Amino acid sequence: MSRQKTSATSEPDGLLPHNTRRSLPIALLRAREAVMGHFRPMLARHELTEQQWRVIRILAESGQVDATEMAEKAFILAPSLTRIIRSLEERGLISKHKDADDGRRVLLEIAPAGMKVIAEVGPESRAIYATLEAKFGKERVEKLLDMLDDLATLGV
Amino acid sequence: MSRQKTSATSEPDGLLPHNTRRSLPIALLRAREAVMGHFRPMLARHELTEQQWRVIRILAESGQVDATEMAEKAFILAPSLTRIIRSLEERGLISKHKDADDGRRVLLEIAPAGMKVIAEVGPESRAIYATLEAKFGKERVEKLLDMLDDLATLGV
DNA sequence: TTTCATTATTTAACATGTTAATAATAATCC
DNA sequence: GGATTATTATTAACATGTTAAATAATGAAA
Repeated sequence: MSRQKTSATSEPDGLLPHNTRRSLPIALLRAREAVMGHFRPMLARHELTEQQWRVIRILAESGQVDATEMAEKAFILAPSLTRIIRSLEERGLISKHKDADDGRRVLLEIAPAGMKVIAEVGPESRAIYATLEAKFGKERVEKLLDMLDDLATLGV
Repeated sequence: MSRQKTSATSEPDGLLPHNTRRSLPIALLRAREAVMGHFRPMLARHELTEQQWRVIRILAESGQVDATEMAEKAFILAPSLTRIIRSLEERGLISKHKDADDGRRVLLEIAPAGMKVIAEVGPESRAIYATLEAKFGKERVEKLLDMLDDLATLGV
């Protein structure tokens, strides 16, 4: 009956996890990798990681932002963010200072060198995204974004 | 005009990257995180990372598999896989030996202790997935998987 | 105002992601 | 058959992911 299994096994199906190729976690991972594969080489030419670019970009979008807010927007865990901030500050792309009203908070701001990066990388990034969107279809991208958002907020 | 911007900026929109909240890379990341958030605590109770579980699972699905094939199926880069294999072998969950026909290749096989893990974790994993699928809708999961696969194979 | 709980960030420790380089074996070419 | 090239896996070096614990500052309660 032309079963589509990838390979034979000696175990009955009932004892096995469902097929790995049709599982959401791996499918999401693959899709994300495919998308980032288009951006990464360009970012690498500018000596930026994906996460560093997200941080700079959000500072350009939102102005001054504290670390907690940044962690939420960029979807980066606090310990990673600490390291990324240190690195970006050492490179002079962002500036960091304590909040005067709340000594626990760290406020982040983009530096002139960071704005220069935005000016250089931004157009390239948008061009890549536009190409991707055109290939996949703008409405399908919208539909996909909606579904992904639903999935992400299932429990909320 | 009720602009929906998250916060004010002094820069004109044209110079900014498009809004971070509606970008595929972050949306895929968020969705994946939300999904894995359901599995990770359970896997942690069995002292397994997500990646280790994928490797064991694929060996249970596919029997003997070489490292290259495993890297493709589990979507894990070779250097990570090397470390994961070492760890799983030290824990006795898998066995590893050189291919007699091709001395470069490493063949992987699940060990009895690994089968025990499959028997313990498999049902829990399937239960979590089933709940997720029920919440999100089986057809929508299928549609999402199709779209993700399309996205992942855009350039192919 | 001293104490206690809470919140924001950092550090620690380990696992994985990422790219480049290396070592070992196979395959190809002359 | 010997040099060259390609393939497979590992190692190296650095960045990020992940959880837990430590620090530091704030806010609330006693």
